[in-house]
Amino acid sequence: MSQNLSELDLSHLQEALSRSGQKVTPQRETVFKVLLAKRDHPTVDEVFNRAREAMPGLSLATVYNCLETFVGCGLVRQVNHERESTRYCPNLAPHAHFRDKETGRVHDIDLPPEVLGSLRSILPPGFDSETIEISFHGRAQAKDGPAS
Amino acid sequence: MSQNLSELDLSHLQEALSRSGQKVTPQRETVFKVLLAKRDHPTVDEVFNRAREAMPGLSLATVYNCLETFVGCGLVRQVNHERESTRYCPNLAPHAHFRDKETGRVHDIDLPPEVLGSLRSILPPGFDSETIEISFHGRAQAKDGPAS
DNA sequence: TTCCTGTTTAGAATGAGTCAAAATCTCAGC
DNA sequence: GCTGAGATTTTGACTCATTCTAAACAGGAA
Ligand SMILES: [Mn+2]
Ligand SMILES: [Mn+2]
Ligand SMILES: [Zn+2]
Ligand SMILES: [Zn+2]
Repeated sequence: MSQNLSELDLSHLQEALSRSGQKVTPQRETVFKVLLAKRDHPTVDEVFNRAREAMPGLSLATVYNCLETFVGCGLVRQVNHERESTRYCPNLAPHAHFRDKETGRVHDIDLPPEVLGSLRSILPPGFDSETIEISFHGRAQAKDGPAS
Repeated sequence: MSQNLSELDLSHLQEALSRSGQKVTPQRETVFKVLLAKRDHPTVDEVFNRAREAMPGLSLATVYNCLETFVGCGLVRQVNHERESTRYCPNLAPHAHFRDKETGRVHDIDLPPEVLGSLRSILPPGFDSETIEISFHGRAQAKDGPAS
């Protein structure tokens, strides 16, 4: 859990930030690393607590700032379910979310292009959609991943 | 806008409430009427302000209570977009929501059964979904409905 | 009437998220 | 190596939708 960011991930971060005129900072690296390390859609507080292990002086406001920056430059997506705390997801592939009503856990569900297409097709003329969010709510069989 | 609830709508309210052991009250009637009168997905505050015209003494807490009751007995759905205030929708047919990024308005998008089916089909075995929420975000051509 | 229960009400409390201002960092130019 | 400008971080105060609490209120049964 205390591995460094891989060269690849670091340059991904680097590139996305500089594309919008922003810099890589130790705080941003730490927060980004936390998101990649455990892709369980953590809340801000969860990110904060994990990141503080590697960087004890880190402030909550900075976590908010970093995450907002990442969302702004397309590195990360926000995930909301009803009015619960916002969660963060570094999976950039088109996918839906499934929230387990028992555990509260959020799972990624791959979204094939043809399903995406059939969804877009229900929009009447005149509606021009930039983003689509799909979220399922129900029960998921445990199948837990302790590793990672 | 100050019409009474139709016999049909009233009995709908009546029946849904009594099904879960609750009563029709003047406040509930008023709030329900507001939801049916203008199906523009109002926030709690909007419902509150509209309902107060017919019933000046009504309190905000009661509007929260009524709406929660309606959601609980399946008369109304909550609609959330990101972390904005919750909106309320009395359309019980399966439908998605489109939020106009310019006006903030929320439009209902009919959801044909085959699209719903294709969505369900992306769930891996073990995932048992009870509800699906779909929301689009983008621009919609004005086409405003002043009537109603 | 009196009692019981569900409902409504006002106001306090909660808590995720935001904001403002001071402190700190980075780095280009000297 | 300094210095200043601009970006970033930090702290703590603030916002505001929603929830909670406890006190009125209503209406039917006994
Ligand atoms: Mn699960
Ligand atoms: Mn519109
Ligand atoms: Zn995800
Ligand atoms: Zn709707």
